[in-house]
Amino acid sequence: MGHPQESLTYLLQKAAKHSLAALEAALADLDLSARQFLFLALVETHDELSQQDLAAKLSVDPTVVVKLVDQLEERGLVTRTRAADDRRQHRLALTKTGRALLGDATTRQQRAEREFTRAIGARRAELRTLLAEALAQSPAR
Amino acid sequence: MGHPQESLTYLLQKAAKHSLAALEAALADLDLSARQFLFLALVETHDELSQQDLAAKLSVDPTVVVKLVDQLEERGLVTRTRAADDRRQHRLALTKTGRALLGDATTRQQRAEREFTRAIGARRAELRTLLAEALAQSPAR
DNA sequence: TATTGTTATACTCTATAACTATA
DNA sequence: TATAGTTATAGAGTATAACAATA
Repeated sequence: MGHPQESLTYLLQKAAKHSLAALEAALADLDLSARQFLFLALVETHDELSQQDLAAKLSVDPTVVVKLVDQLEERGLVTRTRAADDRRQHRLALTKTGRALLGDATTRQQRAEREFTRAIGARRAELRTLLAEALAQSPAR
Repeated sequence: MGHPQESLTYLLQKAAKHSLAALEAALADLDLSARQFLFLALVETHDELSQQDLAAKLSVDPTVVVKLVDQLEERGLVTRTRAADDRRQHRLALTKTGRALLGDATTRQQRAEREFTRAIGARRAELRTLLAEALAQSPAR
């Protein structure tokens, strides 16, 4: 280590920023922000979670999720339904349009990530693994 | 891949956020933000760069650097000097106090990063390498 | 009483444009 | 004319607190 500017925080910040910018660019044609895309993807595989659960999973404030869902619902990509077992909670689900758009977006995302990790080639899988493992120990994963 | 929520962008965003929070906490006693720390570290090893060069290196707006330097100069941690060869530019340098604080902060940072990467142990070096290599291909590193 | 989602508001961070001094 | 740094302002993103519905 030695040189603090090679710190993990520094590298992670920069990598996250550039990776986000690349994803934004890749999704621009679909009029979908990176955050909206990642949220759609989360909803697809976790339609059993409440909005607060999703907020915790994303490490963002619950009020952020409210606005995200507002946007996506207005575009007809997701639906809100009261949960049967606890009518305070909402259950989110993708519409047919939402699923189609997510599929299209996913293709673009994968292309953007391969490009972003071009320099490390196949070791991108190792990068994913290391990040996931490090995060798994953190609270509220 | 398959599951978009395992995308690199998603993992990098979360890892960056948590790593930043951990660093902020580790530096709180010193009344130093993570960004101030990373900037001090950058100045120490790059006192030949202009503020705009530093801004590019950090991938932030030049006006952000102005405010950062304002804060650090007011605390007596860095100095601004007009460059001899081009008097429009500033050259930044750490004061004795700045170097001492940076040393203290670096110790805390290293401890925080070891803790953050506890789950991956010695493979944290590999993580650093992968991030650095992926970033090296990006523009304006 | 506590919790989910919502709203309104305040706060922070960042970007934009205009200015100065140097080139 | 163009560039480095600065300033003031606007904009985006986020957090905080108060509220209604439900538990």
